[in-house]
Amino acid sequence: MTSQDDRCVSDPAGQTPDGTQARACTVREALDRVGGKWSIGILIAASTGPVRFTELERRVEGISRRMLTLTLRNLERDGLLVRHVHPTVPPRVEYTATPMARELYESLVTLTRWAERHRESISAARASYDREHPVAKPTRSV
Amino acid sequence: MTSQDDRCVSDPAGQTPDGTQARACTVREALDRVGGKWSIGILIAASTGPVRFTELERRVEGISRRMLTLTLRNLERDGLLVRHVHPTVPPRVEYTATPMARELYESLVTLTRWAERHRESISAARASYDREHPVAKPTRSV
DNA sequence: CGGGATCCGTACCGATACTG
DNA sequence: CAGTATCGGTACGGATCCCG
Repeated sequence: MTSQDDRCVSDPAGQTPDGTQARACTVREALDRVGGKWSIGILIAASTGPVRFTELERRVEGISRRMLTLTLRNLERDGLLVRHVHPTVPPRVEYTATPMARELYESLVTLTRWAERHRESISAARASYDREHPVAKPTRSV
Repeated sequence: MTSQDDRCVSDPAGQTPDGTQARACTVREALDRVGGKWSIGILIAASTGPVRFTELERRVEGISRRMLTLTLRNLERDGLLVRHVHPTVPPRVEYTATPMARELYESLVTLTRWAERHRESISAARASYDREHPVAKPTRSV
């Protein structure tokens, strides 16, 4: 199979059976597509213009080839990215964010800046929480 | 153990060993905290004011008790939510978004609206992609 | 260069049952 | 009411090897 093990966070219909919480479910959809571990980085990189596969690999840095390919394909599938293959001798593939994705890009930047601003506060909150809420290890030392 | 199986997307240090892609990594941090399946819904609900546990359960609807508790705890740990316990006979616990989380709230709404606007486009893109890219099943029919 | 396929660990998430 | 503990499924993500 091709991508049978990683079908990402695809839902069969993308609809709530009830419809009551349709809004929240939509948010989930959006974040499920974008909330992947690497989606944001790729989306941001591809929003500034056509980016090559290898370039993406360098820009995102921590990403593996596999995840890059997978995320790329999912993003393309959702119409957030366009894949352009140049029929040259060394294969040259470029990814470009669609207008739809560019709209999202603004929110992404906002999110990014928010994270940058509060990164320390979050770490601090975490540390203090962990200090006040020990794991209560039942593992008595011998 | 308490929450040993689900330590969520916590990183040991929250720092890049290199520092080169610190920005993208920060985005990941943010989305890892917020990108949970239910974080957004809870965050949104808690941003409008103090919300009780049960109320949250109803507002988010699809969430299980377990995930509600877990997400709540993680959010609280990161300093995005404040937990207030009223020492009454029937326990009354209220969660409130911190100012930091409220800043994020705006971005969340933007994301939500984006998702609502393009939900159909995404579904369409998906359908057409799947149509053009069959799974190429090697399962020959008998 | 730009992927695809496979192996495999782990994180996430849900269902259920029990508690103060 | 507001959790906590345990079981188990599955999606996610990484490493490695192979291919046009």
